[in-house]
Amino acid sequence: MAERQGNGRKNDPQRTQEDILAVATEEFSTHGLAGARVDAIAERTRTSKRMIYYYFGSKEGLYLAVLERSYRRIRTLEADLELANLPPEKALRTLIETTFDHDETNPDFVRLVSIENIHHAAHMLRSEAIRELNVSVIQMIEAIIARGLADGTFRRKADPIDVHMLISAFCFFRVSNRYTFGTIFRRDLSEEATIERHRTMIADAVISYLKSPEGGPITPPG
Amino acid sequence: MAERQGNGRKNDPQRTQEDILAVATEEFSTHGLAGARVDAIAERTRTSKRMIYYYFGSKEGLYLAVLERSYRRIRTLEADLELANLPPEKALRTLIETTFDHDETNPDFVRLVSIENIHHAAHMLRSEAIRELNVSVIQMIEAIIARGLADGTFRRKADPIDVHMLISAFCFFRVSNRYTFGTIFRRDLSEEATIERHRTMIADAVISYLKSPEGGPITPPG
DNA sequence: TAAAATGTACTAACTAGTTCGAATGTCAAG
DNA sequence: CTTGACATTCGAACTAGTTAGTACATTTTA
Repeated sequence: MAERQGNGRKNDPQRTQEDILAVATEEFSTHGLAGARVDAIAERTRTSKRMIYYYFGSKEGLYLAVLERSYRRIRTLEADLELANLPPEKALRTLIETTFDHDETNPDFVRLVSIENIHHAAHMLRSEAIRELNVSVIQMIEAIIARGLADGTFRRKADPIDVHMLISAFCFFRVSNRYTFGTIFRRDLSEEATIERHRTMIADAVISYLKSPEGGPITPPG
Repeated sequence: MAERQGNGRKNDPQRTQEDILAVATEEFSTHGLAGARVDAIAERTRTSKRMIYYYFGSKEGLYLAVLERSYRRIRTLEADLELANLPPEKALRTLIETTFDHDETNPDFVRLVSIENIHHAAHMLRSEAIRELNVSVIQMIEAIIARGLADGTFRRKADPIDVHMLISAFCFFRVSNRYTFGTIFRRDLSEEATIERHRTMIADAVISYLKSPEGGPITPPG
């Protein structure tokens, strides 16, 4: 009586892996590496724990795959910007808003990076792919600053990595520290009005920093 | 011959608790809440696991005690500043540098806050003590901005909480994301020269932001 | 038929938290 | 100074529940 015990199963390894990765991303970003439960991931998957180990070998292997997948996704976004044709200030503003929007709409990514930092970036070190990333952002910023200095828009010769850090820090912090900051100051950082204000703010801050003269904006007393 | 089996034990509950908290702070900040091992904490303590449960009841109880202790420590630092007598720009610079130095010298605190965010600030919510904190910082910033607007040093009516966020984000990020950022850009953020440059940078950025006119530093085309 | 993919049930190890049975220190009252 | 009540400390074995990882059988694909 071998009726349809096989409930119409179709082998689809790619889809199975993608399914696992999607669920694992959420589990890891919610509970951290140690806090995540392989069984919990398996349960919310169309497939089984057996498959997790079949494809990813171990919990850490799965975690690394999740991390790489998250980084790979940003790469796509940032590469598509056409900044060379825009005037420096406008180009920088566009780049900053892209970073801002990315972090805002990818809290899972932000949380994974936080978790990875708790583990001293130990897994990231093992992954070639991840390290190659982000180099392009620096080159973009470098080019914008150079153009801005040339045409007089900017007056400060800032280090592009430092500028990237100034931008990243704010965009990242808004998301990574949403809960503690929100709790302490009783402010909901995901309100639309707040998001808009902050997006403008970080761009204004970076741009006015680059516009202000070298040696700091201090007006030395006569 | 009952030689000195009692190895000169002294009852010192305060010291015992402090010992446990110090070790636990390191363990939690290194491994996260789920990753921390109570047995590991006990081992590195002068005392035993038995004592941990005697004083703190549970792993979570210990974690919360660690969190509160960390927050209590900052309170002391920030309160001691005498900013009211300084001119606005100088006052703000001093406040920013204090925040910067605090985060730089208290990586454990930064990591605990990161961990707490991963857990949606669930423990912080339960602690009255923690929430009361940081209110004073906002009042300080508010006063500085008001003075700066009055005497013409600043031109932008910025929200003090937003400004605090701009400052905190950079100072915090430098420490919280030290490992991933350092790995990606092959830059050691704990180098003395880098620290100095960044300390100046964030102060310059915030100050030039407040000095630049409302509506952003954009020069609208003719 | 072989290889890849999947499902089920299991295990070996770990870990938070407990229990027991003391010994030793503290401190106040007598 | 003694005594007794109580708080603190020690140490180690124990447990109940959890969890990463596996053995083995089965189905699908090609």
